Amino acid sequence: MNGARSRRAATKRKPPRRRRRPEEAQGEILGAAERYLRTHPFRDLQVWELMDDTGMRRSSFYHYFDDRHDLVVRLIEKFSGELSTMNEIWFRAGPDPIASLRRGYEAVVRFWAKHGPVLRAIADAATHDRQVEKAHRAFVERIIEGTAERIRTDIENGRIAPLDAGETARALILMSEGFLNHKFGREPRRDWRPAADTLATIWLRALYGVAEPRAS
Amino acid sequence: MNGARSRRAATKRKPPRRRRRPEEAQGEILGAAERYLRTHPFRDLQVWELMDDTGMRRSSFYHYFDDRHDLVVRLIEKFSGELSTMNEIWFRAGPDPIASLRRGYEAVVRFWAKHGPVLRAIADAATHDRQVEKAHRAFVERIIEGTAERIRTDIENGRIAPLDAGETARALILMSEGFLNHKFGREPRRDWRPAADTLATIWLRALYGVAEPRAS
DNA sequence: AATTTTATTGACACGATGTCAACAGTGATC
DNA sequence: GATCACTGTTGACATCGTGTCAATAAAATT
Repeated sequence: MNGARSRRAATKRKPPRRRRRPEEAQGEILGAAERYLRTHPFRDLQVWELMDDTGMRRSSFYHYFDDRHDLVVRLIEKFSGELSTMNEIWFRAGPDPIASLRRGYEAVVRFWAKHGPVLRAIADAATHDRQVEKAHRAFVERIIEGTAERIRTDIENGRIAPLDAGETARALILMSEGFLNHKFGREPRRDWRPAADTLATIWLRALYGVAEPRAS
Repeated sequence: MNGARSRRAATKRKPPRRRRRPEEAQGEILGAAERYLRTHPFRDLQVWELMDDTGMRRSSFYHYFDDRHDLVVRLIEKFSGELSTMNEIWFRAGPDPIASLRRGYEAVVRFWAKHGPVLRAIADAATHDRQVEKAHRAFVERIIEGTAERIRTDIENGRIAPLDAGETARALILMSEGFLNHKFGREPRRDWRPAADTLATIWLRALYGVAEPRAS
């Protein structure tokens, strides 16, 4: 009845395997998560299965993370940096925005071809938990805003026929995320060129009116 | 110990309120689900809360549905019909595909403005369960295929500059779904015109090269 | 009226989660 | 090098939501 009293006095206990440094253990868990998510959808991720892969027991997980959603938030932090960099290739394009859009996009698509399942897991996890949704949205929102800024600039330049930059950027970014998650979200490493080509074509036609059907 | 023996002999029991006809009860549950999902995300949907709204007890739910995912599959069946119809406005466009694309799109966006939260819940639920994912994908796939067919036709007509019809259709459809879920997925009934305009503009420019920035 | 059917229910077993107090490596201090 | 403080690690536990089931009773059927 009394929930505050001592739970247990003495029990049999298996000896702990080894004692890690905090960053090391946390890294191992994150690595196991990434490994797991490359071959399984997020919905199947369970704490015990994750920890089995680290040699630690399930309860140790909660020493490093609040719950499995918290873990995904850390993954977002890890990946968002790299992706933002690629988008800035296009954001900061100088004389030839069309060429830099193509170049930036190839980098993004290659990144997805490599880490697709994890990126998809992040998007999926966003529908499972409020905190993840918030982190994921913040990340996407940043990219949308950068894109919108670029579009505004090119509208002023006369390179893009007038349209609602913010909304258009949102639609295009959501398209890319959804499409890439579909293409590379289950198995990593398919041929990335067709996907890059399809997306680049739509972006270019929608924004710059370029109607070159094929890249190379 | 013996799991197969009779669970219980005699217990106190509250009298059942009333005995519904099967379709009626099922409809009530579906209605309660729809009502719930208009104001709460799918992840918060719990069986007891749903059934509280129907006057029946929680366990009755399982007389009509396998689980809460099965319920979403039924919702998909209900909504997919209506949406397919709207898309056929464009699929079967005759002389002026551009005008019918606009017209079809307005209908779709209005539909989303009305039922957005439920449609978003369906998309969210797809990441929670294999069966829902399958049903949702089948539904999306049908629309993609119709769109691709239309694009192929117009490429042959010379109205659309050559591109990969299937992949382009997929990207555009995923864009629309993601964008509409973002715009109308939490609260229903915002002004639908800007969204329709943004999407139509991208579709038209990407496919037909039309660069008219505003509709009306 | 008697009987069959089946909608409805409370209790239960199960599985996953997050917490907690006890334990035991590890490095620091004397 | 013994003692100590710190904290990484663990098994047990309470909790919560789920899906199942036998019992019940309201209709439907005979």
